[in-house]
Amino acid sequence: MQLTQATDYAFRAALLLAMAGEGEIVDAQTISSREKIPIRFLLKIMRSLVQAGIMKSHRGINGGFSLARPPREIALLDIVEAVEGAIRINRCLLDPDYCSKHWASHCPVHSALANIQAAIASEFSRYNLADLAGKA
Amino acid sequence: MQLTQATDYAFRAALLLAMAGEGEIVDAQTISSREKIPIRFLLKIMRSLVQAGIMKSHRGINGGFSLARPPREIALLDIVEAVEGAIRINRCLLDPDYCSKHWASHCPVHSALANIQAAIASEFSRYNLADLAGKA
DNA sequence: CGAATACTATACCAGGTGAGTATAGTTTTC
DNA sequence: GAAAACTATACTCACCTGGTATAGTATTCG
Repeated sequence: MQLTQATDYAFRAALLLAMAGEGEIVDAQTISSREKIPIRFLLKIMRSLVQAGIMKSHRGINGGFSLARPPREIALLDIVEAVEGAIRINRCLLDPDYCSKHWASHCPVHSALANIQAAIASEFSRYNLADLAGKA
Repeated sequence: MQLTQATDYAFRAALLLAMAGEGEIVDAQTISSREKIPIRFLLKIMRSLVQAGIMKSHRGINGGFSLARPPREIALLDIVEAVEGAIRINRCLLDPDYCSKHWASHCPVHSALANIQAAIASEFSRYNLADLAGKA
């Protein structure tokens, strides 16, 4: 029941970009030192965020990263999903191979978990970068 | 962001006991075969539940396990916490040693995560064994 | 052009955790 | 006192997490 370290780093990097201002470009070295994130690991994480369309990368001198959308339109859920993939509280929920009961007789535990999972995702979607940046 | 397999097994074992009726004793072998849980692993999981005061164990012939409280008073949250320990979405949240920023300047990401964590715990506490057993 | 800067891509590695097993012991009942 | 059933500790093995290394690509500036 934990987020990975990578996700935590991603939150902080995204927030830093949001604070810098929309469209503002900040290079990895700066993010790394300001947020105390190992730079190579940060670069790897940033690639997921770029591929997910949350951030844009700019190469070459004066390059770096910027948010691809206004901070208000980037929720924590988007970041979690970009880094970790879709939230699934229990592998059984979407992958019957992992269920030792193989979905026999519509297990009531699993329908409760499906509800909880949806509630959790919804909770993560309630927070966006603009709110966190204190520019509500 | 996942529960462990052990927790899933614990849910199902607890539900089986709830369905069997309050105070009813069911032995590990029966739970194991009915829920398709490896018996030695099940026994290990049951110990956490017993120690957490959720279940009672009975040794000797005709021994087994029973719920220690009425099903309605056992929430999924109790089971999660018994098996995995308290829910903490991010190790940083309670253990500053793991935070690369060491709580510098009251990070807004972490206060949001604290809220989300509380919401998740509350979500797990909304479901109890009586509801799941369909004896609402 | 070409050198410097900064991101991209793949691969690799060590340590920790998850899932499960093994062995030996204790309690209870018949 | 033997059998049933839980307890306790330790162990194993594969996968995942967190992070590093190496090599490559794009962009800008002089």
